[in-house]
Amino acid sequence: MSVISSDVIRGYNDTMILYILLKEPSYGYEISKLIKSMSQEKYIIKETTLYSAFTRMEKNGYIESFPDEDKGNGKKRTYYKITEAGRKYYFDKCEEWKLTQEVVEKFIQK
Amino acid sequence: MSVISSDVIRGYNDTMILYILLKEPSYGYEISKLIKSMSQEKYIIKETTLYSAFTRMEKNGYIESFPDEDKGNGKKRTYYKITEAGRKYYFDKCEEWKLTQEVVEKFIQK
DNA sequence: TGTCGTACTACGACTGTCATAGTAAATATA
DNA sequence: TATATTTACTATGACAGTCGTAGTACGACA
Repeated sequence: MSVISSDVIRGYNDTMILYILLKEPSYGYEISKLIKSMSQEKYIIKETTLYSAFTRMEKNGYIESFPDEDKGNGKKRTYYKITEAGRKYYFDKCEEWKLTQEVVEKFIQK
Repeated sequence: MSVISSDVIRGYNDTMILYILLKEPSYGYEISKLIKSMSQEKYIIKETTLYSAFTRMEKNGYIESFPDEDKGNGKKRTYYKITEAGRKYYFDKCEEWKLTQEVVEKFIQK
């Protein structure tokens, strides 16, 4: 049986980002807007948190960056797409979340 | 409307500990056993995490320590009891947890 | 006598998050 | 046309909860 680590509960920003990338590649600003709207304004990811998540996840092989192609006008976005490893990581995190939630629930009063 | 911080999601060890202290005062070893059994062995708090939580929470005024009285045999336990501020903190954390859960859920696939 | 369980303390590393600050092009507003 | 705002990032370093490692010491049990 799997056991939870406490630090496990950290790093769910990665999960949110990956969820968005599951559908299609995207870039920083768009992702931050999506997280905001999807959470009904209840969660606004910090820019530094977001961009450092990109760096970390690319290093870990969960995402891959590529430049914005269609325009040569100078406005440069960096797009990210999820990798196979990233997909696996995401689904593992989903499982972990369910377990975590189950446990924490037992210590929460309604 | 309240907004979640990411780091918010950390520190639920404190919540678990306080939940136990809500009922009656207790001490490190007992609390760790309780967390283990209450979570059906799914979560085992690390000793260092537990004791540093005590230090931190006492400093913050959420708990108060007192020595084990009833025995003069040398086996010394440090008991902790929750304070009024700790009780408030606990219930605030419960609210925060519900909000957090709600948000993260939207990014989790079943 | 030695091992196991109980009940801690000390110390420092790790790492995701965050605050602060700055750059620069694109778009909207006056 | 001038200015403000939005878009789209990068850099740097601090913060703090968690964790790994190690050590102390008493009691019970075999």
